[in-house]
Amino acid sequence: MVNKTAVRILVEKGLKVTPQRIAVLDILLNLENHPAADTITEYLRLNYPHVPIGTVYKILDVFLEKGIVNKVQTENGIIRFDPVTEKHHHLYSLDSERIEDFYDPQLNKILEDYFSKNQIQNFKIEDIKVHLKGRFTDNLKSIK
Amino acid sequence: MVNKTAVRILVEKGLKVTPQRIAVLDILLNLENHPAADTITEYLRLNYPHVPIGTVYKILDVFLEKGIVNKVQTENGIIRFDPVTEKHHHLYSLDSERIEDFYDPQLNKILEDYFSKNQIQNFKIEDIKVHLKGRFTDNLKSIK
DNA sequence: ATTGCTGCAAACTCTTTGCAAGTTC
DNA sequence: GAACTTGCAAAGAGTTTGCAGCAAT
Repeated sequence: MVNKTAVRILVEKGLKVTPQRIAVLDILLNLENHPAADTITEYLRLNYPHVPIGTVYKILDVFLEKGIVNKVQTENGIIRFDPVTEKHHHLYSLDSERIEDFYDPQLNKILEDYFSKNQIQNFKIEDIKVHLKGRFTDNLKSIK
Repeated sequence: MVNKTAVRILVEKGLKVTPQRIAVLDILLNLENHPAADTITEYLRLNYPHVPIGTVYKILDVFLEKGIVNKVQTENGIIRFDPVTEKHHHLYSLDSERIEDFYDPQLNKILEDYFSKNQIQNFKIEDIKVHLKGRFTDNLKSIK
């Protein structure tokens, strides 16, 4: 059963609609994990047992170029991916590699106001991201 | 001429004071570049022409353990290092790999107040970092 | 003298690349 | 059929590891 949202996005971006691309985008849209390339590959192999990881990287490169995904900043040298949605921030676990989305329009407003009143010398801001580092207190297993 | 601050920090942390460690710490304290391991190695080789990069990684590992440096988050899979100083944020260039420090106690206060009033479910914040992405408007060359 | 660091080299992990065969439009 | 994507394999970049010899305490 094909993910219609994924297909629509691919068409809108003028990309050829291949089963692999649909599957990767479907994974990104549903996983909410900010997966790394090898996590995506793992999931992809449930349906396409022999996809080479190189193919996944190529798909992700195209998605990056077209603005379908963004990279998530990490400090361990492993690149992770986030489907582009509305503006949000990230919660980083100090205990694991877990990274969760954090939506907060009120905070966005406060920051925009603050920085429009307090310009930074020699720097023109285009995007503000708040990284909250701490500990999750629910019981979810750490997920990569 | 030895950097006395560097030596003091090493002694305080109970580390053996070796010329290589002094030099790496000196570079970190003076460079303000948030250098990657290979940038550090480049500078180090001005004085120690044959240091292997493996030694630099080992020194940085120890510095991380002892809290002398932190890792800087990046999105290209290259780990960069920041000597631990007072709380600050980072300006990320969208045109280059340049990353600059940004100190702003007033902003810190606003954020602390905001998040003590607005707790996040299932998450205990331990550190708040603002990442400002944009363009530098001075004439400095892009530096890694 | 003991403990721990450096230097060297090999190995490992993540990511990129080249090219032939196959797919999409 | 033209243009592009996939699959495979090899290569590249950054980082980690093991161990012998050496330096700091």
